[in-house]
Amino acid sequence: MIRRTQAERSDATTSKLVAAAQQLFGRDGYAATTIGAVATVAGMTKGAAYHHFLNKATLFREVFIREQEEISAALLSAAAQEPDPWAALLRGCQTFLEHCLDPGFRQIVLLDGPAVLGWEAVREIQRDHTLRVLTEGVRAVTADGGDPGIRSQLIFGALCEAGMLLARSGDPRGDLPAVVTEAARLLSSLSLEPHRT
Amino acid sequence: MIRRTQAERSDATTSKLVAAAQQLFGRDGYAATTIGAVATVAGMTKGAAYHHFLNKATLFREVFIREQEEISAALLSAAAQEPDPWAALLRGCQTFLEHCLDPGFRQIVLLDGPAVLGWEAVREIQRDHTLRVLTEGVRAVTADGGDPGIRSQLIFGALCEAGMLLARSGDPRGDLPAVVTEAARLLSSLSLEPHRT
DNA sequence: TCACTTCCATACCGAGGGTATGTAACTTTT
DNA sequence: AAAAGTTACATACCCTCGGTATGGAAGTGA
Repeated sequence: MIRRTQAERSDATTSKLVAAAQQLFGRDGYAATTIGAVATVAGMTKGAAYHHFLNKATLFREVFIREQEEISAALLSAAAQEPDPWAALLRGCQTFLEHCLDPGFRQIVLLDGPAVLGWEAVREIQRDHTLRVLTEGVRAVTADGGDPGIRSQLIFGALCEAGMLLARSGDPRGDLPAVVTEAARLLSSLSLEPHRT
Repeated sequence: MIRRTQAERSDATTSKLVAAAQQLFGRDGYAATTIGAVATVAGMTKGAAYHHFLNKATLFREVFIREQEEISAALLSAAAQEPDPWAALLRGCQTFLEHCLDPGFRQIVLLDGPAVLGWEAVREIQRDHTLRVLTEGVRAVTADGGDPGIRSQLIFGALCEAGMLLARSGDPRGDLPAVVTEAARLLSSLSLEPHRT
C-alpha cells in the first residue's frame, strides 16, 4: 500500500464499510446483520468499524441516508424529463414504485428504517430527500390553500404501501400500471374541492 | 394458591406474559425489551416465557395480534353508529387516527411490527382486522370497478402516515380535524373517474 | 397410588454489540 | 529530519441477552 493521506485512508475505509453495510443490511435486515460480518466483507475488522462509527445504528443511519440520496437523484432526473407538473408528478411516483422493487431498498428504508432510527429521525432525513421532491411536485399541482406538507406526507405513506404491495405481487412489472393508476387516482384528489366533513 | 387446572394455570400465565410484553414492547420498543424483563413484570422467570412461546418474535406476534383485535373492535363499534357508509368510513378513519395517539400502539403496530414480523406477515394479520374493516368501508363507497383491495391498502398507508404525523404534532387533539380533512380529501377520490394515465 | 404429562425455575451456553488497549501509519513541531 | 503527538486500525476482552438443558413441583389419567 503506497503512501496515502489520513483523509484518503479514512474516506476509503468508511466508503467500503458503508457499501458493505448497505449490501448486508439490505439482504439480511438490520437485526440479522452483525458488525463483524460487515467489517469482514469490507476487508477489515470490527475495530475499524467502531473507530469510524459510534455504534451499529449510526452505521445504519449512514446507509439509510445513502439510499435516500440515490432515490432522490433518480426521482429528480425522472421528473425533470416531464415539463408538465402533472406528468412530472406521475412520473416521479412511477419511478418511486420501480425503486421499491429493489429488496434492499425496501428492507432498509421501509422496514428497518423506522424501527431502528425512529419515525421522527427517518422523516427528518427524508424531508431533505424523497419527501422534499414529492412536496415540490404536490405543491405544483395543488390549487387551493391546503397544506402541501401534510398532503404530500399522506401521499408518501400511500406510495410506500403501494411499493410493498407491488413487491409482494407475483408479477411486479406487470402489476405496476394498475398500482400507478390507483396512485394517480389518489393524486387526482389534490385538485378537488374538499368532500365532506 | 388453591388447586387449579392446567388450562387455567397456562392461560393465566400466558395472559400475564402478553400483558407485560404489551406494556414493555409498547413503551421501550422491541429491541430494548428483554424477555427477562417481561417475565419479571409478569411475576415469573424467563423459563415460563420460553415454555409458552417459541421465541421473542412469537411473543411479539401475540402482542401485535392483541393490538389488532383491540383497534378493530374500536373501529367496528365506531362505524356501527353511522348508518351512512360515507360517514361510517370517515368516522372509522378518525377513530383510527385517535388510536394512533397511543404511543404503545404506534411503537408496536407501526414501527416494530413490520421490522420484526416482516411486511407480509403483518399485512396477513391485518387482513383479518384493521384492513378488513377498512376494505369493507371502502367497498361500500366505491362505485366503479376498481380493486377495493389495492385501493384500501393505499388508503391504509396514508392513514398510518397520518397517525404518525399527528402524534408528532405538538397539539395532536387540536390538529386532528385538519388531518382528518386531508384524509377525507384522499377518500373523496374513490368516487371519481380516473384522472390521467 | 403410581406412572405420565404439563408447568415453571435454575443453571448454563454462545453470539454479538460494545470497550480497552496496543501498534502501525500519518502529521506537526522544532 | 527526528521526536512528539495524533489518527487509523487490529486484537483481546467484557457483558448483556436470546435461547437451551435440566430438575423439580403441580396437575392428570390409570
